[in-house]
Amino acid sequence: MKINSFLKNIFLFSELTETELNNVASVSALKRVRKGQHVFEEGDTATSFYAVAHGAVKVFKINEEGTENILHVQNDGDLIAEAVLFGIKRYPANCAAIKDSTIISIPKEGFVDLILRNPKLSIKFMSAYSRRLKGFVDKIEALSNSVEQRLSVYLIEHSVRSKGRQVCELDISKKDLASLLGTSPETISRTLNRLEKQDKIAIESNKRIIIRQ
Amino acid sequence: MKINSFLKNIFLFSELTETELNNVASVSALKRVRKGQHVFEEGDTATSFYAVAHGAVKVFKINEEGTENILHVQNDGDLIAEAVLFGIKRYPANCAAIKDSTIISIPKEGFVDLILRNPKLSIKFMSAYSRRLKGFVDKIEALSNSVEQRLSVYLIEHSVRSKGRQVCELDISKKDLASLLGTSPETISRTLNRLEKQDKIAIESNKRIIIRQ
DNA sequence: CGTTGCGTTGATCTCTATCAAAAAAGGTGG
DNA sequence: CCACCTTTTTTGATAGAGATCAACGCAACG
Repeated sequence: MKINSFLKNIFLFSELTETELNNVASVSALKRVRKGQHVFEEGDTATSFYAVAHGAVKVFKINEEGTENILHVQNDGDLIAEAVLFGIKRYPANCAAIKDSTIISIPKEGFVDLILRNPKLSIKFMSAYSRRLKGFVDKIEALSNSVEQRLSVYLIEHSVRSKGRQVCELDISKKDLASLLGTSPETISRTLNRLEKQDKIAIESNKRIIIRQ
Repeated sequence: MKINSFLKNIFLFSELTETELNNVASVSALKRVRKGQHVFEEGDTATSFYAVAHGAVKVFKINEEGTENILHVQNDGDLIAEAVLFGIKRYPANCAAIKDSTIISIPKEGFVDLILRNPKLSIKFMSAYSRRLKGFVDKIEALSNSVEQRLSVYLIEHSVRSKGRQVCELDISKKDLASLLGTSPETISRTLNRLEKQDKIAIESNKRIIIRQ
């Protein structure tokens, strides 16, 4: 079974026995989603939660004016909409792929029982929750800072040291980046230029930014 | 034991047997905090989590400029800092009473074991988490709306029908309300006046607002 | 190549923060 | 209950960050 190998890489399931893993795998489904394609939409009846096997998805809301607001981006191994297990009847937000991705859909049916039989699983769930919660707290706090600060933090947190330089490869579109940081594409563009003028960054290409010192 | 009666009113503990309740109670402590007094501060070593027995507390961050940013307000029966149970070593935010309150402090020591022995407890924890998470999602989304909209939502959500009128009793200071809604007291004041001019509300007194139709 | 969506640039506008100061409300002690 | 002090709230004036609108260049793609 192919799903099994994916499941093993997901932190949540690392405590399960082979048999349990098989049980989960037998009811789960691998799903390929192309960039831009939706996984679920706000208000849909929630029967499954998901895990990202490979790729990246955005979880977002759309307000009355039609503006998209990205809550978070989930990458390899991350869970999506696990709140489904705890009473939520409809998805509270939208989810769509921002790269071609492979995701695993796991029906909630029967999963609560699995948790009840595997208390350690619940601890894992909760630590995943804690992290998510922490992320949201940081995000709420960040929203009181300026766009320049939020963008700087994003660039630094998504950069890696390479050949003595601190490099940030932008793996999401600037439109999505704007939405994630709660601003507009225009402001992102202008702020990047400003940061470059201040010699804080160097824009090497559209998708690659060097962070100075 | 006085703590026992408080514990029973907390959703989280409603599934425990009398013995377990006693066990929790025996290591817990009732704590009275006066309005304004701190429960814990960001960065403090986290050894306990809390439940509000009676009163209200605010959980907040303070940014570099010293501005206070309220994440959420917790009332009777709500948990505080339960993330302590799942690996967090230091409190990630501050907590202070906004009314004279009684809170229960529960040492994390031994509590994880209790969860492992009571899987249902973990489900309760997780549903509490879900709610918190949902609250944060709403808050992040709301921050992209105008202050007028955020304030309107707050007023409506905190109002009750009474004698044929929809009444909102403000039980927190406008300063705190401003911080909770991510704005300034001045803007709250002005926005309330604007809403009244638009006949959307009637300001009956400093602490009581009538919502029109 | 035309089309379509993304990114940049320019110009403008408005919401909201901020500063300052007065007014109102709460507490406290006599 | 009053006088006094502190904190909160309101009001006014001002400035600035960032949204929005519009237009254009650009790359991807059928």
